[in-house]
Amino acid sequence: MPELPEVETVRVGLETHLVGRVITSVDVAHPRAVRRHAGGEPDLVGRLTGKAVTGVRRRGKYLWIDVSDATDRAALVVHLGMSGQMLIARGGAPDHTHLRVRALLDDENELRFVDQRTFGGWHLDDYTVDAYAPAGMPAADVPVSVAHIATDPFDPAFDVERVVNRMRAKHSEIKRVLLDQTVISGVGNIYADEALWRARLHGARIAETISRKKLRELIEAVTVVMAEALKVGGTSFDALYVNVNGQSGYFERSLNAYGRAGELCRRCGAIMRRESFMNRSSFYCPRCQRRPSDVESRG
DNA sequence: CAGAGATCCTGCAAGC
DNA sequence: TGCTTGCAGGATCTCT
Repeated sequence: MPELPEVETVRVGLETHLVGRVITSVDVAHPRAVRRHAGGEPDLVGRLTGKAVTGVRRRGKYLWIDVSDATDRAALVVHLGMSGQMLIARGGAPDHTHLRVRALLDDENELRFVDQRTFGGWHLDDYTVDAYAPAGMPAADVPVSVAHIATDPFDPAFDVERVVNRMRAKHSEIKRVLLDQTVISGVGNIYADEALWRARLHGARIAETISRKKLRELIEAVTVVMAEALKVGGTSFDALYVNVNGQSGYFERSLNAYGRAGELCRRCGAIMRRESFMNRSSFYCPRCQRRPSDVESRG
């Protein structure tokens, strides 16, 4: 599933292929892919057509393509959801099975949005002032629909102490807090489990009961885990096909927690467990990552 | 208002 | 063999 490292890999690829290009036409193959665009499909197509790409940016798992013409500028906001892919294909190449949106470019290539499970989509948005811009730095702009998303650990404006403060204010399980994109962005189920394992924290621990020091360790773990994934994700990048969906080394990545139920903890040798949580799976080591009740009983 | 849980969606895999 | 059921999960909506 695309989390920050996968989305960043896509962003870099899109930047290479799209900046300077003009979108000559847009075709929506599945209306659900543009459901978040307020003005509806015709508005999206009309406003996007003829615009040039000036940049590709990202915050957390949100990606946006800056587009403009002589009189109008906007952000084409892209969320990959669970299975979204942004592909650059030769014009006229056979359609992909789950093609949702196609944008023709002025270099005879096509930008394609392919998404099996249709949780992702495109919408065109205006900009607003970035509330996360640090004082003294020029106030960057962000798409209105991304303004509520917190910075991610790779953002120059990322502020560890601010995140620790927000976590400490939460009477909620720490894994839920890690997945809350308004606290820290970019983390999904897989890297949440990896970071919790690395920081030796059980996901059910209540955030406000965890020490500031431990929360800093957790944020550091998130950063390291995602940085390592990004390193791998960036290597097998095909020149023509911008592939998101994990194929770029995703499964070759060595995971220490996610998917390892029944296997031995690589740190202590205990048998890893799987639990259901928030309608999804959580993987952890019962010895390294003590359940809240165990922690409390020890004082 | 904050937190918890349901919901959307499709393809694959497991089980009867 | 063929059907049903469960599972995967990011973001948003609804309910408490």
